[in-house]
Amino acid sequence: MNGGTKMSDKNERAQDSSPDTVFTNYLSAELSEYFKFDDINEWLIDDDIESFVSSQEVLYHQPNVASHFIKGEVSSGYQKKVREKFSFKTKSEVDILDDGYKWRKYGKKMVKNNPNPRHYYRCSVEGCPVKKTVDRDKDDPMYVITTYEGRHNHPDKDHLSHSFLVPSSCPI
DNA sequence: CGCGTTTGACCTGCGC
DNA sequence: GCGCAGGTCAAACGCG
Repeated sequence: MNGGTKMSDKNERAQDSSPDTVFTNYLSAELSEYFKFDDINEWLIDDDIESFVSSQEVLYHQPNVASHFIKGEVSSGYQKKVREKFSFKTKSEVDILDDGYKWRKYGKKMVKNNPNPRHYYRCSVEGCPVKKTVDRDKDDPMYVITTYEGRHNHPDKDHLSHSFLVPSSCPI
């Protein structure tokens, strides 16, 4: 797992430099594992991931809700087709967290090595290419892993989107 | 009736 | 080429 080695280096630096020690350390511990569910060798972590992460509001104002914001970028093979993915690991009892956008569920699938199903959503705004998947952490069902793919080409529906779930600097 | 969810079938990419 | 796993489609269904 070459990517894992690369990431652990970064994680150490993240731990050293992050002002938000507790949650960034948690993120560091979970990051490699999380990235396994895509091809880790395809993931390119932002060079400034540690400062990027530490600059985010990783702990939100909702009781029992703590989120970690991960930026990931995957390059899909030789076609140079780059997909952007943004992931949140959120401690929450509910699967569906209101991020201000309206989502339409289009699929559910059991995934390997996880007893919990993965849920597939796409933005219900016509023409918007954004999709997201929602998984429960297989090791800690208290946590929900939400992965966004793409960018919205329209404003959020009611300006709620960045109220608590999504950091204000999140590009989606 | 319109919209969202459910769910089995189908499609696609990838490793062997 | 085959099989597996992940992702998507679309018809049926439920709900307000």
